[in-house]
Amino acid sequence: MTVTLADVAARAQVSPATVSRVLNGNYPVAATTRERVLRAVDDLDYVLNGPASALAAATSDLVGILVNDIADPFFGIMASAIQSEVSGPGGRAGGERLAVVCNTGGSPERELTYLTLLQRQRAAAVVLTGGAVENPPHLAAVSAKLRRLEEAGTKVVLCGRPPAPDTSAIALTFDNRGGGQELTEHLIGLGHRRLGYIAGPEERTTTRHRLEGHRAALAGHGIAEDPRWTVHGRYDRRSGYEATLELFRRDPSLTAVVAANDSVAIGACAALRESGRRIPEDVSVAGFDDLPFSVDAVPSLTTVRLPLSEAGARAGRIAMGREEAPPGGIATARGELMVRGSSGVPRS
Amino acid sequence: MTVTLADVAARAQVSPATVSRVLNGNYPVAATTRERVLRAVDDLDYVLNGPASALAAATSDLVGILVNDIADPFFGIMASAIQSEVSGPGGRAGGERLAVVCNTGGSPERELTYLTLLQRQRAAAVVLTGGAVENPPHLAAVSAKLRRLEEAGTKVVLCGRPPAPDTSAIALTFDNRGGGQELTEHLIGLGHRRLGYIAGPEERTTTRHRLEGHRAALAGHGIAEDPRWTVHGRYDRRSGYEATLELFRRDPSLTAVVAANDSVAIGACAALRESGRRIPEDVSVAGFDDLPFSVDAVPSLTTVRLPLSEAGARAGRIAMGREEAPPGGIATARGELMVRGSSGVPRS
DNA sequence: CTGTTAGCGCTTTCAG
DNA sequence: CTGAAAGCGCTAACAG
Repeated sequence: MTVTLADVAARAQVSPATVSRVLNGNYPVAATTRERVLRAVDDLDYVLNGPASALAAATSDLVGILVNDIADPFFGIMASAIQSEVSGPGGRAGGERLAVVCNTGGSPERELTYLTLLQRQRAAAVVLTGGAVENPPHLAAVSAKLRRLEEAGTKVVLCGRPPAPDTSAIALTFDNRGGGQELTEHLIGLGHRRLGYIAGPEERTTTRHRLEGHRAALAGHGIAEDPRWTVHGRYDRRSGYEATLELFRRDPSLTAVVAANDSVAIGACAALRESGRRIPEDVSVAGFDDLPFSVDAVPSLTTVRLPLSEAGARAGRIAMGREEAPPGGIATARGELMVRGSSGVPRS
Repeated sequence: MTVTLADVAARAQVSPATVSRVLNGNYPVAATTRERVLRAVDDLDYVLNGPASALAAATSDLVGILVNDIADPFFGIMASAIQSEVSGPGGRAGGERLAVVCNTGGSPERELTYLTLLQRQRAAAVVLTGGAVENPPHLAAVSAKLRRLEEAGTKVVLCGRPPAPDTSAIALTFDNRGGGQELTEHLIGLGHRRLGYIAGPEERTTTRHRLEGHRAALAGHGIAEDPRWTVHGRYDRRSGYEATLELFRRDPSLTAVVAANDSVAIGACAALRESGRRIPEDVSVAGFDDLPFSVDAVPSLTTVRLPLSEAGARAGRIAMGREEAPPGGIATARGELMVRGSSGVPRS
């Protein structure tokens, strides 16, 4: 029914082994033979059987990319960059790798499930993106899984995610702590002393680091923190909207709101506007990530730009062995403070 | 080295076949035996070899989702919905399917490449999302490829994409034409007579249908079209920004701008603001899709809401055979006009 | 309900 | 440079 390597061999009048060799291009084959085989492949419209090939060779051309939320451009941008490096410079389907993105939805169980599925497929590489869940048992489970993947020859790269203990996974992280600190310092420099903070989900490394940066800035300027000023939520606009309402219910005198990321900040802006507060005259707002829509918000959003594309591209290259790992297996990229219209001097 | 099914069988004191049966759960096995096997699996930390399994069974548990732009929430939202249906109701890793999203970047070649890669993997199903490129040779190539996939037992579903000729692929489409028409009629009803249109890339079905709807509305109200009023671009904000500048350079008297989608509309808003035009007092703006950020724009965006999540979920279920295909293999979902702050009565 | 027996389609030594 | 042969690890009849 379906055409196999043997069919191609028969038509090209060579042995199956030879066909395999020209297809994989990893072995010397006479030019005329190669050509004959290639023509047979075309004539028969032959497509390699991936599973059979993977079974025999004990590796596959699958590369998995795990993201927490595929509907969030933060991950989309990284995934896109990773994928384009992995898939190589275009070219014929022969040399391609199947870069696939898996959406964990931020769930530890699904993360583990996907890792198992990829392990099952004998994936060539796996790239995990974004913040990790900090729950100790889960962390241990992930590390164990990664170790097993590595033992099986799968290359593991972490992108925008802290290193995994006891593995040799390469980690490309973002300096969320430093970025958070710089952002809050900017606000403090403007004169703000009463700052609300909308944090991401608890037990997320990204959440913790950004919050730590914020607190470091506060502490560095002798500003005592009021526990009412911090609220946890999800990384979406809805969460920002609700958290902002809550923040001002608790303390109407806040002059600034720092959000866990840009989506949250956008939600915060909506809530402020609806409650009749002007931005930045009454309240300043700051986000994080500098996603594409942030510059178009009105007023445009003060935020911290993260090199999402660059990090993704690098992670992709490392995963493919086309770039050397950074010294120590870990590299940290700094964010860049983008001061825009949403932050200003507080009303006096 | 790596533990195989035979190892598990030995430890559980059963035959390999029995182990396979409990793992696949598609065959009666005595409860006590099953338990013994499961324990052995745990003890040995056994992970099924996907390729071997796929080879023997002649199918895999891979499900491919093709998107034009993974960094665009339009696709992210659909992909997320598809993926959650495909991955089933959580549960143990045993029954899972590996739903993976492949980013074509809108390139016909990459689309074909991914299809081949998926064919190679003997994917269980493939879902293609979003508008198709209308170039005839490419269309034919895609159809041929889809036919081949179907012959090999891969279920093909189209989501937000017109039917593929000569295939039995199920198509869940959006009524882009109707939505576009309704949107422009809304503007006309408000009193607009000079409307600029920022279309998506040429040769894209989505682009063509939305534009046709726009033109139908114009024609239906006896408004003659000026060729200067239409500009083509990409589906991103940058494109909307530039196109808007171009539109007003050509005809400064326009009172409304209709954009190919929300991202484009946001870019249009930015351009209008920077050129000193107020929205909607001076110029009304309308988008398409109703992505999450659209309601937060200032003013909030008048647009057409598409049931992205619902369509994705349905496509996922159909792909998994958990829902019957619509009669005739094709179903069309209507968009819903969302009238918001960015559209108003034109200045007189 | 369970074991035996053949392959699935490809890669890879090992000889020519 | 090319062919022959031996599996890779699992599933699926087919008998018990």
